[in-house]
Amino acid sequence: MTTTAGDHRYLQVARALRKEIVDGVYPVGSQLPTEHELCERFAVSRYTIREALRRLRDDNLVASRPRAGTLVVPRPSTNSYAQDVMSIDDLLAFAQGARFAIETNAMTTVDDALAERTGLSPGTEWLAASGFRRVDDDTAPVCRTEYYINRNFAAVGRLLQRHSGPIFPLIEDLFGVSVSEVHQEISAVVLPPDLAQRLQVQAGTAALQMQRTYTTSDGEIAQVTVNTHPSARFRHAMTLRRVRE
Amino acid sequence: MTTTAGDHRYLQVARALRKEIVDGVYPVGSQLPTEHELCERFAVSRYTIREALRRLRDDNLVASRPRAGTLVVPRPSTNSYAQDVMSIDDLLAFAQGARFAIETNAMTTVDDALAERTGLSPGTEWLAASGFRRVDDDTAPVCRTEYYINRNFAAVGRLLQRHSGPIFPLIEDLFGVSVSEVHQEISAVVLPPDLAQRLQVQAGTAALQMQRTYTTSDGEIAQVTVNTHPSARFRHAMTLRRVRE
DNA sequence: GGTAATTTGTCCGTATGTATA
DNA sequence: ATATACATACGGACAAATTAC
Repeated sequence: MTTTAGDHRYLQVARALRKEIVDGVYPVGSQLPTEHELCERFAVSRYTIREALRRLRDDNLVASRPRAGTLVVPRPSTNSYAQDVMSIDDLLAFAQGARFAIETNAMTTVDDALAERTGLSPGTEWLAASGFRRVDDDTAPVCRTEYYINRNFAAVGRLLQRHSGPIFPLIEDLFGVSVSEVHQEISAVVLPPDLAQRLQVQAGTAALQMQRTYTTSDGEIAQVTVNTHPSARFRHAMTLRRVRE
Repeated sequence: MTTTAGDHRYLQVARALRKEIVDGVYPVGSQLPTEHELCERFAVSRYTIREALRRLRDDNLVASRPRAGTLVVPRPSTNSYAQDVMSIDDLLAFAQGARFAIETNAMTTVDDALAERTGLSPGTEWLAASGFRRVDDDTAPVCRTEYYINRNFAAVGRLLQRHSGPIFPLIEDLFGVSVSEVHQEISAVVLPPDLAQRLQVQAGTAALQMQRTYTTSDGEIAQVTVNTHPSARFRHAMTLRRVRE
């Protein structure tokens, strides 16, 4: 008698919906029936429906928004046939060798100028640390680095001096959160005189400014980092490779 | 707003448990209290506890087994579990809207200066096309673009005028090759006076220079592109997301 | 070795919150 | 402003499996 019954109801529902989505019953962009309607159709509780939909969301088949319903999202295989193999660690590799000398390290309130630069909300408090990164103590700095760290994780501030690599693993280890997303923006700037002097380059030199925002799985911003590299000493390189599915 | 302390019980519970785990209240290998005990302790329903534990599981902090309870697992310590989901299309998205006006289009022999800039072998011949890209015919250009196309694929040169998007799909379609790898290097430059004038910005302005090399599955370089964007009009953004395996 | 207790996983019904069309 | 639909939250129940007796 258990022949028809596979596993667990919510898996059966998930399978059924998945099949209908790939069969085109619910084409990309269309709305799935509401959870209530699905409850009636499958004669199960809302818990079961939601558990099934959670599986479909985990597979990036659908996306749900309050009031907007649950809609079928385009399959990632159509036009975005490229995926890259760069890891977050590659992204940070450049920082490995250099030593970070802290100059400032204090709680700061985000003003409008900083908010504009970093995207942080004005008025919020962050641990701000800044300094210069160099490979040798005697050579010119590689870059100027600014950290803005979520106050909840400000305890890492004490470790910054001794630490040399990227610091978000520190936050992960100390607080048990995991960074699920890193957003990076790269822009070109002309160095102002004071900063040029500190970086030991001529005023008017171009610099690459790389800003990274680290977001935890809770959707909370853990850290924002701004690196300013004189153009002569830095070039950002990455390689995308197509992978078969 | 969005004060981290606030909303959603299951997030509060998750944070509390996370803290106790990293503080060593529940060391690695130990058992967490049962869900029922946690319900009593936090005075919440089992739904809330389970939702909190789900978060901890998603972060690989704990593992639950039926009947065995929930136990604290060692952190995956290795820093290699990060992969990104950016596609080549994302990389090229910016080029979609803009129109490309060709100024030069001719076979060229790579001299030492060009070899230095692009990595191409001196003495080899490439179809060189350059021009300016603008969204509107009347507005200032978005960037200056230089193409260097493998002579084997030089036939695409005739299509460049009419074509607006990225051109490597053109090469793929016409010649049946497939681009398997894209290498990108980003650097900052100060615009020389002549180029600044053509881009309608002040001399001495910073610009982002993005150079991409497209390699086919044969290991042959199909195309090299150099885009020069005045800093005010361009910012390179990308997002890395960790994907579960 | 069989049995009972325990604990997670699944499932139900219901109620309230919240964001959106 | 109102209705809608997902998100969160509560309480209760049984199943299956593992541990302890």
